[in-house]
Amino acid sequence: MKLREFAQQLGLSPTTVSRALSGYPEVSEKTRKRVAEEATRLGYRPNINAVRLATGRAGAIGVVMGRSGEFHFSEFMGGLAERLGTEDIDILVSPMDDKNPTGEIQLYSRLAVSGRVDAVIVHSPEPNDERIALLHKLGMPFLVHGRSDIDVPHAWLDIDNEGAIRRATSHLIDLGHRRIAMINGRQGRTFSLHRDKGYRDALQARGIAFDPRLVAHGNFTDELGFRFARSFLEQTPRPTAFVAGSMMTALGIYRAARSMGLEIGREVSVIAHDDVFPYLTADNMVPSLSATRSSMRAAGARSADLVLQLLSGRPTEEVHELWPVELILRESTAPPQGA
Amino acid sequence: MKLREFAQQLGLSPTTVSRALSGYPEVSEKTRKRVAEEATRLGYRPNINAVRLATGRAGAIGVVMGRSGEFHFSEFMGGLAERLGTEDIDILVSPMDDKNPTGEIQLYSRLAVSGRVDAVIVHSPEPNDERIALLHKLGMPFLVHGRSDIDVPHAWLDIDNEGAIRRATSHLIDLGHRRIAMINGRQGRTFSLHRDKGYRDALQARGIAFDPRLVAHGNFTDELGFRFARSFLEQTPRPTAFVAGSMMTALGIYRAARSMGLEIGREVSVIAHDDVFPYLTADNMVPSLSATRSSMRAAGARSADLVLQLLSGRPTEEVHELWPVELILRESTAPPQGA
DNA sequence: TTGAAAGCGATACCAT
DNA sequence: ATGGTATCGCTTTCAA
Repeated sequence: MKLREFAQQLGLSPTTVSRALSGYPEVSEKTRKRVAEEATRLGYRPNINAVRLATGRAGAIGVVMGRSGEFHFSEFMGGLAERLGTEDIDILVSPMDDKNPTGEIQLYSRLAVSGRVDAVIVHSPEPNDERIALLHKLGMPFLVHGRSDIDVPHAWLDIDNEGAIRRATSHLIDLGHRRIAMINGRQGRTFSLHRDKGYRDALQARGIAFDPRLVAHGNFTDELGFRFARSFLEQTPRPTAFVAGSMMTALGIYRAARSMGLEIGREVSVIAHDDVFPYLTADNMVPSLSATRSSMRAAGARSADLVLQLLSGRPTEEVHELWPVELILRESTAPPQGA
Repeated sequence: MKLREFAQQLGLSPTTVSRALSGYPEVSEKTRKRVAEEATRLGYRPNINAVRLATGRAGAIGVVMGRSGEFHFSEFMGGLAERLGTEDIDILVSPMDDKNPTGEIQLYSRLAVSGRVDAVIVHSPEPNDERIALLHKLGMPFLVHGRSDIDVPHAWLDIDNEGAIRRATSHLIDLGHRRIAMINGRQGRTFSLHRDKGYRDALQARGIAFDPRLVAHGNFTDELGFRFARSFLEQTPRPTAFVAGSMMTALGIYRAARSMGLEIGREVSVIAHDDVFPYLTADNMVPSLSATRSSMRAAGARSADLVLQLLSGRPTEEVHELWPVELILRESTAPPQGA
């Protein structure tokens, strides 16, 4: 059913009906109520594409999904969707070919120019991120999940990666650890750099020399956690503690230690960063895993809020949010043996 | 830039330009080429919402995401996006409130009636699935990822869950296991029922009595894997083997066995279903995990194809695809002790 | 092979 | 508080 027919059935003009449904103030309460009721009864729904064309708003926000199967993606999306579900705003997922970074830039242009989204969320930014420059140039509102050093104003929501890892590392040092390995995220991402910094600062504050042979970078997979941990543990002297970038990395470290007959929480300490997943919890691991923790789902939900604010005119410069990260100590951390 | 302006710059009518860009046959090759080149040069892109309104097509397909943080969701989405990226079709993600099933039905109606998507993908169907009935009634094209017994024609793509679990169970029986526990997916989903059937049939074929105390249902989480495995392993006599519904479940079972001092691959055998994740691989577990395997990402990609076929008129009854599942034996399966 | 003009189904300005 | 109508930017029929 279209607006015209619906309006006719009510004996009203399309204009009034449209206004009633969109919550404009100049419609009488009585009319509004009747329109709303009849709309439900007769099943009238505005054609979304006509609305979009007429208003120039897409009623959707875009998220670009990397191919490298990040497992936190669905949690972030879940939060986003949860919050946006109450608004009448769609989430558009576009694929991005990690292997072809040029393609990504084209993708963002397409998203922006074609008018299918009102705003975009950018993930895993780099210090000098082309995407941010592009979106700014195109005048497309966007929120960065993470941060960038780029000299372009951008709204962002990030967790305090630096502080989290600094605290985690400091805690290990407090326990007496001196050889602390770090398995970080992909080289070049801002969050990896921040974590590197937190790690180095903690060491430096206690006069511990930074040893590049104890630091690795890569995707957050169980496999890399295992391989890096193995190779670190084969060094002499071996590290007595690990700082891990993700839950999956931690799984790999646990396996590596176990495969070498080392007991986690006694011979090897581990602190990982936990994005909080319903299907894999630090508390349930054996031994339970000490972790820096911040909910990815909450970040998704809050991102939705911030994008909405951006769209309703809140200035970019005001939209900066840095979340503190909890440090939760469990059984996987203890003083090094002999300490 | 709008079509009108662009056409003017070329000295052509909007009509011709539109036809040229949309690949209509009646445009001269020369004109088409020129239009295409200029479009790139001047950066002209049709306003997607005007196209949608004019054609009545949404240029998007909808996916409803459950809240319960399924970790395979992003893999499926990845496959979908990968395949749809080359078409000019968007993916719309809508949140669904698991706790409020009525809401889901409303959600599907909204999706269908508002015209924001041309088709929908339905996940984790039940034998008698309301959503399928609804979409059929509304005349909205849809693909079911999984199957349903409902008496309504529906296109589907599914893996052979029954066969996979039958083979897995049979293999364990062949090895000499008699007390085989099964940690299955959520009660009531078709795939869980199929897996139940595969399990029971395998037992029955070998004259082994079905013991309901060895079967559990629930979400695919590490935690449930652990808890169910613990409670099973505390029985006397305890099961000597497990069939697990997911990788996360398997992680939980590994932990449970380990926490009780039982060695996987010797005292306890495990076969899990593996949807193939980049961040957690059966081969890398210790001991490496025997698994029935089928790529979720491939299913996503193929789903995109099938939806496209549906949209280009292929009859629903023809779109049924049942994928065989590999059984890959690794170190987590062995004859029971003393056998 | 090309073009003119009538939709597509809403919104929002201008009247009343 | 309500209504008439131009408008959003493209597609598509019909005519040339």
